[in-house]
Amino acid sequence: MPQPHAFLWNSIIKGCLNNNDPQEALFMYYKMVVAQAWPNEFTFPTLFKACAVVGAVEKGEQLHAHVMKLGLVGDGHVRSSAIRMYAKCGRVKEARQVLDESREADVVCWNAMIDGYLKCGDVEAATALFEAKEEKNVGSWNAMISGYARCGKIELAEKLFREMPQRDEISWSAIIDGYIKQGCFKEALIVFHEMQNSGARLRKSVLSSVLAACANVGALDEGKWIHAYISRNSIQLDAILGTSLLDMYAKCGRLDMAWEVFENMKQKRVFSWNAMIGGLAMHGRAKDAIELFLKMQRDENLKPDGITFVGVLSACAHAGLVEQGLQYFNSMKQKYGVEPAVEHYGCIVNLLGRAGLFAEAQELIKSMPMTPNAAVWGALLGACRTHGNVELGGKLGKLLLELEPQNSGRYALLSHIYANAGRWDDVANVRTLMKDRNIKTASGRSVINLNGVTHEFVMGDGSHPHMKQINVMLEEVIEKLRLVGYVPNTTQVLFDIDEEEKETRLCRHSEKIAIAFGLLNTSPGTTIQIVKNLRVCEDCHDATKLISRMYDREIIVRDRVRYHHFRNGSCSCKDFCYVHRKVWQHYLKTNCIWGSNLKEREGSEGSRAGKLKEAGGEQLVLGVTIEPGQTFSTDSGVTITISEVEAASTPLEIQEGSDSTSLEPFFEKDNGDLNVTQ
DNA sequence: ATCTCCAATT
Repeated sequence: MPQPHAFLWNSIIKGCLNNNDPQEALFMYYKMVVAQAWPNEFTFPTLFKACAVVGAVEKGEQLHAHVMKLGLVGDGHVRSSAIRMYAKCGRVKEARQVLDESREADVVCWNAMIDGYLKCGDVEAATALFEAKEEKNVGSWNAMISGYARCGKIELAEKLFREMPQRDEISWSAIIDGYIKQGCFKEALIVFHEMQNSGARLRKSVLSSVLAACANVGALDEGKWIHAYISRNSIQLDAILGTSLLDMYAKCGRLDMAWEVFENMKQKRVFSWNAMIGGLAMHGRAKDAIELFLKMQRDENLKPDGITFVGVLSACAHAGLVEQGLQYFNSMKQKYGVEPAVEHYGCIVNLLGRAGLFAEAQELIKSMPMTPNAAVWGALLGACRTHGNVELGGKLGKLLLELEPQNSGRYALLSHIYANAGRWDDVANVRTLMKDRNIKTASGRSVINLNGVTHEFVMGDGSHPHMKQINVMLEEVIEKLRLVGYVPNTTQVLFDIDEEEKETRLCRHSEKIAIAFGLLNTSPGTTIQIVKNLRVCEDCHDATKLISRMYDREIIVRDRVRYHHFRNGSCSCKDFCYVHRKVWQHYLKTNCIWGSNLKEREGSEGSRAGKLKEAGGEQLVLGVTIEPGQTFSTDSGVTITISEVEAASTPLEIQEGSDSTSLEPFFEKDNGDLNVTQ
């Protein structure tokens, strides 16, 4: 058009923003000025919004100057959007100046300012403003509720939510999402039910929030209900809602459904691919994750971002693909122009650590351009536990207990390392430190959903109404397992108590109780699904493998980091988390002894690694010898060399087993339901 | 005919 009017410019600017291209929107304004069209009060709100999205304060300031020159400072829309722009860029002072610029300011401007204070963490200023202003609308309350929740003041948010004169959809959304952001998923779901009863319409935004809550607690039934609600009401699956949905399915163990949603999504954005890649990674399907990562570039011409690489690298870490992981890590910057951030380094440290490559991991940490955070050191500490590296573990533990004195998980990990090495004095020291600092250990909790009801079991807590029955069942299960040679693996018990007592404690682990409960209350052959807050201990992992075969059940356990699919005696994680064990299993398998069936009677002190050392060169029962220098390769590709064998001391007694555990990779032959390459 | 505050995903 020869002379487009302001209206048309405004429309095209808005169009750019709606298509997720704020930079282009701002560039359009430049063209508009060059074309000598006069911007009006409709032009600036959109532009300020664009600046707020990309954090372009300087451009925002220039626009602000134009607003003043054009005499548009008095317009409410212009001012509120300018306030938001400044506040979102962290410039509260300037935001406040805009508010005070003229005597009269409408409610929307005040709300923007309240929200601005809260976004910058200034709870006092926001509260003062909220209380000083007599004229309030729903938006004022909503801004306070979401802001309080964001700043961790969830009780205050709840109080306002209960007291406010009237609520709209945003009020419900704000409180529900507030709970979720604070990790209170149960409360979020309760309020969501209340919202449904109130007759409020369920919009996309609240549905995505609730799906996130479902994903976190593993509430598959609730998530399915929302999926059905979406279909029933013909709600369009946009990129955000679709991503929330597929993420929920992936995190609730239903990769098949996640994939179906993903494939049928009309609009996919980078974060949708990220969610699917991350889901595959979590389930240990590294090959599929990598295939999808290539597909997004090949078919959609999408550029992977930092989060995509978190997915790809963690997929490699879960599957032990050391070389590929390193290769993708190196290509990030070179090929994709994505600067590795601290979390990417964390992934690689995890990857190297699990493979036992301590020198390489430490070398990498040294080369980091940023200060390594607790997560990076934590990844290395985890590796020390897996490989029984007490020396480094002790040093790192000390560092981490200073860096994150409130993180109970670190104390637990360090105790494990010491306990495995039989250093009970050090275990006691860690315990004392926890006591002094008033740190509570997180108890193991497992959740199982039956017919829409959530049952939670906490370690050592017998408060479930059917506890007696469950205990009987659990004893029966353990007895059956013992008949095929199961022996409790007490190496991860953190107390220096006698073996029998250790075994009793293992039987109180929440996942065992939840599985027994599941066996009692579901029909034969159905899948049992459990969500656990911590990692699964080695003994529970072994026991569950056996249960899956003995009872012919598929058992899916989600732990704090990943999924375990147990079927017919093996697990989809290929025992990667338990390298020690793996060495033994592999070793024993090659020598015709069943791995889960070993029992050490002599030299009960020390870890399996320690025993491996002790046993070096000695004749074992059944006539097998471990030679120093001998290497073992695990199924997950880790090579372990018995080069550190120090002394030949106590011989180990190993009972012969009646059967053999299948060590076949779980998914490689069972890959039909998810054909990424097609 | 257009524009503002408060709510969503990896």
